[in-house]
Amino acid sequence: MGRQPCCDKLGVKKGPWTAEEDKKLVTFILTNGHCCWRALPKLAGLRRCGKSCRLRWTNYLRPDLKRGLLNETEEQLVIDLHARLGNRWSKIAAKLPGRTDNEIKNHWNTHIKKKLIKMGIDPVTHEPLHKHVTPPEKPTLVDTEHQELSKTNDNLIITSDANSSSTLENNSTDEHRPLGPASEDDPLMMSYIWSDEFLSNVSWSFLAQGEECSELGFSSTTSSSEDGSSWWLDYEDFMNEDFGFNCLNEVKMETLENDDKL
DNA sequence: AAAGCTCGCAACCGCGTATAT
DNA sequence: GATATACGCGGTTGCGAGCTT
Repeated sequence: MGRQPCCDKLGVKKGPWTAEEDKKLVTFILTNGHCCWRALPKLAGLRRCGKSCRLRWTNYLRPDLKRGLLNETEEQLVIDLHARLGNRWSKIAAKLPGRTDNEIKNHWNTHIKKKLIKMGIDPVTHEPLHKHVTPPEKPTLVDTEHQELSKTNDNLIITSDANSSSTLENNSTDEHRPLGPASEDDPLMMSYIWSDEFLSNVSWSFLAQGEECSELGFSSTTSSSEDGSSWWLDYEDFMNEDFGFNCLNEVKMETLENDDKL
């Protein structure tokens, strides 16, 4: 016989996650890690499929996620990597610390694709489109940039890995502090998750190994203070007691490993 | 002010691959 | 080795927010 089923479909909840569910998931993962997604929902007291939990964690709750739109450098990197890798979003995401494959995929489909088409570049092949494509009436700043880009080569410049990573670091400034859709599920909780207060509370000591906090897009300099969202304060305890710390390290290590593999 | 439209994002679905039995 | 299932990835969809008329 093979493995046991992922989840019994009966009684499994779907749709948007509530603040309560987020809380349960984060608390559980920080306490126990996420060795087995199948068993996680049951153990964490969630009526969700393990798959759904994994998605929610990797795309939204992971503490090392950046928030907000991709900046120009990141966007350019995505374009370069897409030219090389195609729609392998996870590989592309591995090159952009704090960004998820889903986020990059969405950004590609909603922003970059349109930009490239407007520039007369086929977003699939990265080759120039046919000449009948009408140029934009009023070239914008972005258009100008991209025209410059397409002038330099018809097939887009492939940035070297070394350059990519260095430019990324240089662009990880305060503008990438996690903005977060704080108001979406539970304004109180989400705003706290992404607040300086929370970020300092959780003792991001896993960054100490030569990592700059800014690389992940948040500040660790502010002091902690009291707050009603007491469960988040548990983060600190988890860290101190070396519980969830490992799983946070895993997240970072995964990023680095993927980086090496690519 | 309200109805309709567009856009962006979170989440789901299905498939391929890896892995446990 | 065969089989069944978990996991991860990419494509797609549905819904809410913002914009336009």
